[in-house]
Amino acid sequence: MISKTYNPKEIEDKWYQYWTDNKYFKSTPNPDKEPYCIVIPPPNVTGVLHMGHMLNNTIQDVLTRKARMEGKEALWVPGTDHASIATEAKVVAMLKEKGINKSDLTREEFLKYCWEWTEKYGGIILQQLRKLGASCDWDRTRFTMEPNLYDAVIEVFVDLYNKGEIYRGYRMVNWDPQAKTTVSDEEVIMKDIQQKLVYIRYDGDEGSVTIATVRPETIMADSAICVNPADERYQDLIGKKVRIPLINREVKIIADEYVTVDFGTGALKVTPAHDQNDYTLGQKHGLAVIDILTDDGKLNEKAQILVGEDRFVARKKIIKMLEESGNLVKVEDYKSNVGTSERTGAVIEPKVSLQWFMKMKDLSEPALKNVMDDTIQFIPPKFKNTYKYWMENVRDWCISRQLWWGHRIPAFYMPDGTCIVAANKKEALKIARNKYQLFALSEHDLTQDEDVLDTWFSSWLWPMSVFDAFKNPDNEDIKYYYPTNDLVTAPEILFFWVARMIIAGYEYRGNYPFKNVYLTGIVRDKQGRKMSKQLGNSPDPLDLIAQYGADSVRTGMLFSSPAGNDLLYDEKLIEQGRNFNNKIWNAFRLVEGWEVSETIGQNPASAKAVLWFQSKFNKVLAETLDHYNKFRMSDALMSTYTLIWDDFCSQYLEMIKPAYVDGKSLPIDKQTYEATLEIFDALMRLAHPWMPFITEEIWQNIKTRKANDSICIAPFPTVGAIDEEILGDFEILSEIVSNVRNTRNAKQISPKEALPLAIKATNKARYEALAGLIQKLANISAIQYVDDKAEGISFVIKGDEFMIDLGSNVDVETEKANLTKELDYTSGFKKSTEAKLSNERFVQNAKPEIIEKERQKLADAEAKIKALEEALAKLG
RNA sequence: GGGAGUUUAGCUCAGCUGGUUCAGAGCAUCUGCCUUACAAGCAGAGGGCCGGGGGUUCGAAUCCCUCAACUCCCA
Repeated sequence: MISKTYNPKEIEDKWYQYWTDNKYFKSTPNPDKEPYCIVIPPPNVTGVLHMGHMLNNTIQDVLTRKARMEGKEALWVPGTDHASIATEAKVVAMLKEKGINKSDLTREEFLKYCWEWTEKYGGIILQQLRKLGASCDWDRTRFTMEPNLYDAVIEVFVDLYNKGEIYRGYRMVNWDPQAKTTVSDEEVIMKDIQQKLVYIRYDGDEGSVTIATVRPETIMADSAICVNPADERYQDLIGKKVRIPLINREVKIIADEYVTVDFGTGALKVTPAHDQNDYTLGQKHGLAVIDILTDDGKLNEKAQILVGEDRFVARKKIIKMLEESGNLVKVEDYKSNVGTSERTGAVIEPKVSLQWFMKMKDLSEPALKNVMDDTIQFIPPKFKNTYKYWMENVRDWCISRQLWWGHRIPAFYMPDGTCIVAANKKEALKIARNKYQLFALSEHDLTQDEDVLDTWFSSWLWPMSVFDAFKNPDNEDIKYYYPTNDLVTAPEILFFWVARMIIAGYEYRGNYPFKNVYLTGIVRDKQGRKMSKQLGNSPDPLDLIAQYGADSVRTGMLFSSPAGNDLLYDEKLIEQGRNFNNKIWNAFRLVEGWEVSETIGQNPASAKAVLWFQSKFNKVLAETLDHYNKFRMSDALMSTYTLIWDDFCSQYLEMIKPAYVDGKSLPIDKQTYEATLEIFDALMRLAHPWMPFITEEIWQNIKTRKANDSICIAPFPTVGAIDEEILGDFEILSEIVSNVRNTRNAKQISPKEALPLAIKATNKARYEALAGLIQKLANISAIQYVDDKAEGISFVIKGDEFMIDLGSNVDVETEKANLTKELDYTSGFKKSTEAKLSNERFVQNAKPEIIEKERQKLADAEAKIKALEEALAKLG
């Protein structure tokens, strides 16, 4: 006999190996089948599996496995992302530990280290996904820096440049002084920070003005003071000059409606080099841009004072200096939002610099339209709102990064600085010669741009580039699998990634990259905190899998994961998953252990039970499919969970379980046994997408399978006939059984003690058909049909009365009280129904089926009241 | 400051276009059981003025208004 508790460790590796050996996850275009495709959101090459990945990838696997079983040509493409800034930061840190500075290395040397790092750690996360049971086609594993994908990025850059969609220009960007690179708007995290609002007086020959700023260290970069033209306080000063304290440079006082009259003093220092809004204001008024900061956030010689000091040190020091010079008016506490780098945490420095940009306005139009009209469906749809807002207010995308690890910008500069964009130096040289007639020019005269492209500039092509759609636009793969079906990802990267993939999809394939976008929530701990390494509140997924098994973790994660809503992780959920596995395991042990008799005939009760369960199965299956179609993953899982646990284990198996005589199970008839195995088979196929390992193990044990067969490729169940009558009968059966059990419980009678049941029914035949099952499930010694009264405790179902004779065990007063209570409730209910039906406006306005329903309720209530009154009368 | 979302049992959540035998599920709690597949189990039970207030309606958890709290996005 197999072990009493399910031990996932023993089987998981075995089956995964079996699946991959047999290439069940491999997919190639097959015109006879409908394609189903998901591309994985490529995890960082340096990353390790965390709980968010577990959730996300389990959902993708469930969808893929189900599609595969449904006979679709299912493909889940795996891969990793080079993660420019994150990886480079890690490699820099690793080198630093070895005592090597990045600045001491050539670009080529540094990249060699990056590739080494990638080879060493790049595969880890994909290996971890295998532990989870992920059914990816591993032969198709892609990496955003591999040659074909690299070339695709370069090709797209050149193409968009030639179309005029990419340009180079001075713009204010978010500068990360620690990583010494720009970061995109989306990579800036705003934080509320307690600051000091410093009031500084600027003196002039014709008056003085006081401004308020949180950045006093930038006064040396001021180009003007600005006031609102309507502000009466400053009318006289407009056009006059004042001197910047400490350095005594003169700046003009200008007027612009941009300035808020009631903020601070109503006078604003304008520092175009170090503030986005000031930059815009400066452009409007033709002000000088004076950059006083170095790339790593220190004051440079243009500041004249505090040169070489860090910006924050300088801030403190200058307040003291202003105090000494007498220009400090006052200092107030002030809370404001400060941008910080998502990668390094450093406070972002707005900085004017020469960068590459992509125009977003025109390109994003189809991407907006097709989401808003549900051509691409967001699940849940509430994310359409944020998407719309972002797309309508989209700004040009700064795509250059001052890093080495990534796709190097294919721009080449001639000695005079002229820029040529081409796929490579050779092409660039050709252009130089043709366009500029510089035939003497050689490759040596061209220098390539030092910067690389934003990581998202490669991942936005992912659904196409994994199929080599750029190198070979008409290949079979891209024609067959694109557009893909579902994308499963986190809302956090809706703009970073999803929106841009949609843009790229329309630009390069004229079609959406995926039909549905399922947005998962964030995995949080019980206190609602986001799981993170820093907090140490995230369990290691591999430990969990080792402890509970992959199927338990998968189901545990999905028990409570509404789309787009955060998931509050609790290990209890994983435990519940494990218990479910164990339940299935033991159900199989029970069935497997039965002795089968070829000779005994099928018990009518068992025959009925089989019919019932088949209907029940189909009904629940239909509901489950509906949940799947609506991407209600938790609900779909819960339907399967209760079908297996409650309906199959608690009900069905108890119904057909052979009797026990003398501590030994009697044999089961062959017919029921075979039917049960069929049911078990179907249940395993239904559950397989959720729990691939245990279902494979059991499925393989249900009967001898063909060589190289697997549940992975077995057909997913389809909805068959549903007999509502038998479902209704079994509802009543279960009510009777639980009433008897309740009575037992209340009277402290052992479930082992068989009791007699008397039924006073209008439709005797209905109960006769169920008699065997009633006796078995409720442990009834004998059923007697009566026309009138019978002794014992009674309960009423649908106007029929049931009586259990407990002999002297009955406390008449308690019984009376119970029956009276129920009678009161039913009478009250009847009254409200009558009131409704006698309300003319109700009868006039309500839909006919609603009224019919009310009539039925009334009739049921009346029958019940009658039966209850009779029961009470009997008690005297 | 602008926008979106959430608020239903102790917890996490379902409740579609209004119909009340719909206030539901899972978990947790409580009671009784080592019943011979499973104590990772079995059989039961309790628990909620559906955030507050107002309105529309014959009828509202479900629609409208308003207030409050929380969350997220953007500035």
